[in-house]
Amino acid sequence: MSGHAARRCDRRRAKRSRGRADAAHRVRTAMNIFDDFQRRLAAIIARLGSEGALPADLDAAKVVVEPPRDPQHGDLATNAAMVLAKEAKSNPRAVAALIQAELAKEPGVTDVEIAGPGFINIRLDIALYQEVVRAIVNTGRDFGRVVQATPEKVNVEYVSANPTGPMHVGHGRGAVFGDALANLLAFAGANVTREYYINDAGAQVDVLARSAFIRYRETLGERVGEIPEGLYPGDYLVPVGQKLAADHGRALLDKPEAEWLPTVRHVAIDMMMDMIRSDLAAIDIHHDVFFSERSLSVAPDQIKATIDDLRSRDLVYEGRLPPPKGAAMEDWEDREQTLFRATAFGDDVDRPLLKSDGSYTYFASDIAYHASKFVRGFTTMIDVWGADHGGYVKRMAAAVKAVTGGKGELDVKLCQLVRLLRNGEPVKMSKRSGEFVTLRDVIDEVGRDPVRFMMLFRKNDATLDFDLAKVIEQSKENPVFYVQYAHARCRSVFRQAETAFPDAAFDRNALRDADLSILTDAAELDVIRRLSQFPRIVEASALAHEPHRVAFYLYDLASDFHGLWNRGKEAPHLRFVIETDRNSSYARLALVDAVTSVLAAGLGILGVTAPDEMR
RNA sequence: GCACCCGUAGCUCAGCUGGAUAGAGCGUUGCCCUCCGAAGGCAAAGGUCACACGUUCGAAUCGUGUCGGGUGCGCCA
Repeated sequence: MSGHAARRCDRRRAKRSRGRADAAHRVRTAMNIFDDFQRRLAAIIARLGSEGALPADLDAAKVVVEPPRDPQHGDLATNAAMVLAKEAKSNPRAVAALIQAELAKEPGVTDVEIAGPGFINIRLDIALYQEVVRAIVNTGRDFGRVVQATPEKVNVEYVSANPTGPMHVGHGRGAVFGDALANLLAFAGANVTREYYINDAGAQVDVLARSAFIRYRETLGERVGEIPEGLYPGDYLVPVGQKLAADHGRALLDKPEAEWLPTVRHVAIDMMMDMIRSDLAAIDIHHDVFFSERSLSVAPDQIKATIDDLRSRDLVYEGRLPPPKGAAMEDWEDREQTLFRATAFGDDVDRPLLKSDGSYTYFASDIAYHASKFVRGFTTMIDVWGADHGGYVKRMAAAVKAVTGGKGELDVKLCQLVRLLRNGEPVKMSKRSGEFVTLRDVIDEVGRDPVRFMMLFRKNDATLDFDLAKVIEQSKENPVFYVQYAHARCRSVFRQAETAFPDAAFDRNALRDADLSILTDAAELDVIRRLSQFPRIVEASALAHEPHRVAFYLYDLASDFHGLWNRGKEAPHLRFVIETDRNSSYARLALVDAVTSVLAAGLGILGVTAPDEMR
C-alpha cells in the first residue's frame, strides 16, 4: 500500500513546540540576518522592559522580522509594536517610537521608520548585504545548513509500495516528496532515518505468490492460457517463475498450495523488492531501513504485545460497531469484535484490530509498527501516503498517541494524484491488462531530474499534471531547465573569467578577499537579498514539512539571476567579467559564486543535479 | 449521511503559518542579441482571493455556515 490522509490541528501544535525547541539549541553555520535581527529586537524589548519604558516580561512570541513584500518599505519589517501594544497598554505607534530609537543605534542600520498601523521598517547598510555574499563564499554549499547541538531524531517513512509489482507514477511522487523532505530535514539539522515499510504480510502477497506460481508452471512448459481474474497478470512475474524453476526444478509442482506458497511468496517478494529498489535507485532514492510487516508477527508477536498493552490500559475492548451510513454495505454482518478505542484520541469511530477469520487487520500491524518506531527512539514520525488513504490518518494519529503515551508526534503528508499527460492529452492506462505506465518507464523517457523537480514543483496536497513532452522541453516554460540553466550560466561565467584572466585563480581563497563594495546596482541587490533569504526558506520549509517551497525559491533566485545577467547587456559596466577591471570582476565573481552555491545547495535538497553546462 | 483535502488572473499554480497596493509562468500585445550562453530579459493588459457572517489594530490566510469539485467510509493494504 502506499496511500493515506492528514491532520491539521495537531500539526500546528507540533510546529509551535518544535519551533521553540529548535531555537533553544540551534547553532547556525552561516549568517541569517532575519534571525540576527530577531534576536537583536528581543534584546531591545527586554531592555526596554527592564528600564521601565515598557512592561517587563512582555510575550514577544508573535514578534516577527521578515522581508517586506514591497521593497519600498525597506529591507526588514517587524510587527513588534502592533503585537505588543495591547499588552503594554499603549498604542502601536508609541511603542514603535521606543523601539525605533533603539533600533536606530544598532550597527548596520541606516534608517528606521514607522509606517502604516505601526510597522517598523528597517533599512540596512549595503555593506551588511555585501557581507552576506562573503559569508556564502566562505561556507559554500553549507550556507543555510543548520547544525543542532542535539539533533532531533526523525523518521520519514515513504514509498512503502506493495511488493506486488512495479511502481506507478503516483508512487513516484510520494517517493520523491519523502526523499526531498528527508534531505531538507537533514539540511535543517535533524538526524533523519529514511524508512520503507514492506507490506509483506497480507492477503495481497499470497495473491502475488499464486500469480508467480502460474508463471512457474508456464516456465516448465505448461500452457497456462489467460491469467485468472483476481491474480496479477503482468509479465514482470515471468522472471520469478523462471527463478523458481531454476532453483526447484519440478519439485513444487505436485505439492499442495500450503507447502509451496511460503517458498514462492518469499522468492516473489524478494524479487519484487529488488525491482522496486532498482527503480528507486534510478531516481537516486536509497532508504536506510526496510521494515518488514511480516517480521512483526513472527518470533515474539509484537502485534499481540502491542494489543495486550493497549488492552491493559483499557484502550482495546470487545464491542460492536454501527454500519457506516451512506456507503453501500450489503454484506454487513453485525458482530462483536476487538476494537481500538480510537475515539479517545479524536477519531470518529473505534477501529477493528482483528478480521473475522481471527487474523490481524492491517491497522493492527501498523500500530505495532509505529510503536516500534517510538521504541527505536523516534518521537517525530512523518508518514508519506497517497491521498486515497486520507481516511486512515485520524486513526493512525490516534494510535501513535496511544502507543507513545502522548510523547510521539505523527505528521502524515498526503500526496495527491499525478495525471500523466503527453502534450496536454491524458496518457491512457489499462490496469486490467496489467499494462500501465510505470515509474520506470517515465524515468527512462524523461530522465531523473525532470521527474524529481516537477514532482516537487507543486504543493503535496494539490493534484499534479505531469506532461511527458513539456518536462523535457528546454525552455523557460520548463522550470527544471530554467533553474538548471541558471546554474550552468554561473559556471559558464567562470569559464569566461579563466579565459579573460589566464593568470588568475578564482577559487574560494581568492574570492573571499574581494572588495565587494562595488556591488550596489539594484539588480545585484535583488539577487543578494534573495540569497540572504535562503536560510529562512530552509527553516520554514523544514518546519512546515514542505519541500516545494525550496523549489519555488530556486525558481525565484534563478529569475533574479537571469535578470541580472541581462542587465549586463544594456549596461556593460555591470557585466560579471570585465577584462580591464580585475577588482570589479572579482567582486562580481564572488556574487556569481554565491549564487552557484545556493542553487547547488537547493537543488541538492531536491535531489536534482546542478549541471556545469547544458549546451 | 459523516470525515479529510481543494476553490486565488482566460489556463496552470505560488502566497513566507495574521500584515501594508494579492504574485509568477503560459496565453495576448509591444520591445531587447556586431555585447559574459536569446534554452534569456524588459514592459503592458488581466482579480468581488467561491459566497456569507464572525474573531481583531489588520483576514486569501484563523472560526462557523452555505455552494461547488476531489478522496475515503468493518473483515483491502
